[in-house]
This record gives sequence, C-alpha cells and structure tokens, in this order.
Amino acid sequence: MPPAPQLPRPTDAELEILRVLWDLGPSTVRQVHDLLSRKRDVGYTTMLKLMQIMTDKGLLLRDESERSHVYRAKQKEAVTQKQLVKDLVSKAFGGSTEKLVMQALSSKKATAQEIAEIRKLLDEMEGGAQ
Amino acid sequence: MPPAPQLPRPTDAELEILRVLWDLGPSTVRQVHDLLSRKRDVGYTTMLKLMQIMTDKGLLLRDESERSHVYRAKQKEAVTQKQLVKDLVSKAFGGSTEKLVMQALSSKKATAQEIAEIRKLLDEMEGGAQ
DNA sequence: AGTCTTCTACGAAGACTTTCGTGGTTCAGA
DNA sequence: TCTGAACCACGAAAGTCTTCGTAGAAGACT
Repeated sequence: MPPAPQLPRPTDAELEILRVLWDLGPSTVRQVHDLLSRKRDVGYTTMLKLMQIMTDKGLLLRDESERSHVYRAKQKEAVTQKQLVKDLVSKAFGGSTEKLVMQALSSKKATAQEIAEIRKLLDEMEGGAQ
Repeated sequence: MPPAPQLPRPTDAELEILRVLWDLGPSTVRQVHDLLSRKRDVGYTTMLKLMQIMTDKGLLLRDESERSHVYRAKQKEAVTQKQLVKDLVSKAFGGSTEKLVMQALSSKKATAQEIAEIRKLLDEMEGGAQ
C-alpha cells in the first residue's frame, strides 16, 4: 500500500473533537456535541461543520450508512500525539526531544509511581535498543 | 508587582522568530531576516510586519533608540517552552504530562548520556520533592 | 544638492479557523 | 396525513495568520 500521506496537524478545536472520539469511539455529531457542550457553549451546527471539514481533511472517517452519520478518528491517539510532539520539538525545542522531556518533567510534580514508570521505560530503552 | 499577564501562545511563524532571538539575543529585523531567509524564502517586510505584530501582542520588546529598531524576546526561552508544553498536554494528552513524556521518549532513540541526564532529573525530583 | 540604499509604517490580499443561520430532508408521533 | 423534531448540506461572516507591495523618512555617498 502507498505510504500513508501525512495528515495536517489538527487545530485546537479539532483536537477537542478528536479527544472525544478517541475516548468514546465512533460517535455521531449529536454525541460529540452533547459531551462538549457541557464544557463549552458551542452550537450543534458548529460541531457538524467542523467534523465535516475534518472528514474532508482526512482526519476523520465517516460511516453514512445510517441517517445519523457515525464519525471516527482516522489515526490512533498515539499516532497523532507522536506527530504533535515531533512538531513541537522541531518548532520550539530546536529538534531536541530531551529538552522537551526535561522541561516537561521539571515543570510538574510527578508522583513516585509515575517516576517509576518513566524509569522503567528508560531501562527498556537502554537495554533493548541499538 | 502585578502578576505577569499571560502572553498569547506564539504561532508557528512567531516561534520561528523567537528561536532566532533566543539564540542571537537582541537583534534587528535585518539580522533576523538574514538568518531566516537562508532556510526559507521570505520577504523582509514580512519579517518586519510579524515582529511589529509580536511587539503589539507583547511577545517582543523593542528598543527604538536607534534607527534600526532592536527587538528582543519578552519571555525567556524556558518560560515559553513551559507554556507550550502545558498547552499541548492539556489539549492533546488530557492533562497527563507523563503520557507526553512517555510518548516523547518512546518515539526517540535517546543516547545513553541523555538517558542518564533524565535519570538524574528523576532522582532529584524524588529526593527533593514534597 | 541629488541619488541610492535602508529602514519603518501602513494597508490589504489570500488563506485558514471558528462560528452559526437557513433550508431541505427524513423520521416519529399525534 | 400533518406537525414537530432531528439531521445534513451549504454559505457566509468574523476573526486570525501570513504574506508582501507601496510610500515616506532617514542616512550614506558622490
């Protein structure tokens, strides 16, 4: 198959919708709107339009077999997150992932368990890699 | 002193300029343009306009005592980076800094030295925190 | 002084983002 | 069948981002 064409970086509003779809799984505009309108005052047709645009961009896939179309994220959460991190690293950290990691860690009080998890990941990287 | 008002998140083009100013220190439009135009085809007045807008937004400070105005970043690199990381964490990682760190680490082959540095930071966090 | 270069200011075009109103269609309930 | 509710498509407005052309002021050079 052809190499997956790079999808555009989601905008803020688009990311808000993606997060809902990653959490709920395939959903209708109504479901997404019900959830987001609890946090923010936003019209139904605004969500609809955004999700249509996202489908045009390739960010979402749409199942039109039912009257209420069902949307789902084209890419998995982790793939998009990786893309966003990579983008931020190159735009704001001069390409240094370590700087980002250090910045993130130092500006956050992590719990002992979280620290342990990160250590574990570091162990794996050191052990298995190369 | 009053609490520093939150500056707007820099856009991509603005970040490009900020990076130059953080690297070079206070600079004229000419200097910034000379450097950036080597990487990208961009007009002088485009840079000028952008830096004027950034000054209006409060992202830059301008010294007008000379004919060629001298611009510098209002915030230190680390402060802006922290803001951007926080923003990405909340918008794309559901508020979990650890998820971002894990994602960043797992998508990058870090060198042994880099891993060691991160470990050191984790040690400090565990030791000194609370 | 006259000319050429360099600078700032201004305005505006074009693209993108976010918002929502209107209109037409489909479906359920009276 | 008629009415109302829910849905989608469409268009457009308002805001932001990025771009650059033009004009005028300031300096440098001859």
